[in-house]
Amino acid sequence: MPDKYRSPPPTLPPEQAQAERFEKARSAQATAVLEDYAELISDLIATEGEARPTDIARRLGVSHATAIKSIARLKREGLATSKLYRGVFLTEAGENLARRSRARHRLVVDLLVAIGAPRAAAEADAEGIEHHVSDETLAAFARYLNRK
Amino acid sequence: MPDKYRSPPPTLPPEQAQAERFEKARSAQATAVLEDYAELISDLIATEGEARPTDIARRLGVSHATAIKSIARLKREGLATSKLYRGVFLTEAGENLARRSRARHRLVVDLLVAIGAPRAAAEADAEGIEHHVSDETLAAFARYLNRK
DNA sequence: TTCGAAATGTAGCCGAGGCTACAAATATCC
DNA sequence: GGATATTTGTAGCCTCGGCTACATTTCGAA
Ligand SMILES: [Mn+2]
Ligand SMILES: [Mn+2]
Ligand SMILES: [Mn+2]
Ligand SMILES: [Mn+2]
Repeated sequence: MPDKYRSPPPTLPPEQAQAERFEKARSAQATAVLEDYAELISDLIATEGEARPTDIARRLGVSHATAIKSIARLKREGLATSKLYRGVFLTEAGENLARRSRARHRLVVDLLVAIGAPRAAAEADAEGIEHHVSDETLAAFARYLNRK
Repeated sequence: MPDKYRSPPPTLPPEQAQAERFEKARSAQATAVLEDYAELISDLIATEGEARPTDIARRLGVSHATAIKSIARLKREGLATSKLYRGVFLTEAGENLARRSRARHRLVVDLLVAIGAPRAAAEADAEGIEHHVSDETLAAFARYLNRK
């Protein structure tokens, strides 16, 4: 089969490739809140025995009304449940998200520190960066930290 | 002056420190769109001679109506100007933002690649990560790349 | 020069995630 | 047990950044 009949290489026009990168960043942003809540709820249950909306709100630095609305979204998406005045619980899917998010969060902090960022900056920046690190990049982080 | 009369160390309660990290991430997110637009408009003017709303929209993967609305925000915040049917231009402040954003974007991609992330993943992830890298962390990135 | 295509702008809708203010339920303390 | 404080929930508002649909302006080609 001569070259002229082969399908073209899957190299997207650079314009479209750029649009896809922006798309991906937007979609990562859309799940950032869910990841932060799942991670935090899991932490609160582990350390305090329960995750109450008021504590979640204080830790996040938002009003309790905002926290309750976001918790409603977690429930809507099947990540959490809650009984009236009984705190918030994670479903199996929520636990999984929390676990993955916590692991990624830690790896990001560790990598930033290993590169030479001040601890405080690393911890602050990781809170936003974590939501945009793909599995491939995360794997590279892990390899790098092991090598060191 | 005995220790007991010194003001306490500026070590915030960990709860409040966490809230501040989340707050910082939220505020970084609020400027992400401005940074992406500024960088893109600057690139378009450099490579195409002009930055038209339609081209901006296609590059970002959004509708032209969305692009126009975001451009309105850039104008509102003193970062851009535009004449009807004459494309978009950056103010001095806009140029500065574009320059800083582009430099940060490149450094982030370079660092991810240096760590061992696949090029495509590095470029995709950088589009989101860049908005959360503080000056201190950025400086650490630069030092690391120079050392190598 | 005219007319159709392309670009630009406007209007109106949506959901997410902020907020304040108020209402109701529960917990706590005397 | 009853008053008070805390927690939780609801209602209603805002901005941002998505979208579609439609109107208008400019451009380009016949
Ligand atoms: Mn996190
Ligand atoms: Mn986070
Ligand atoms: Mn960028
Ligand atoms: Mn970006």
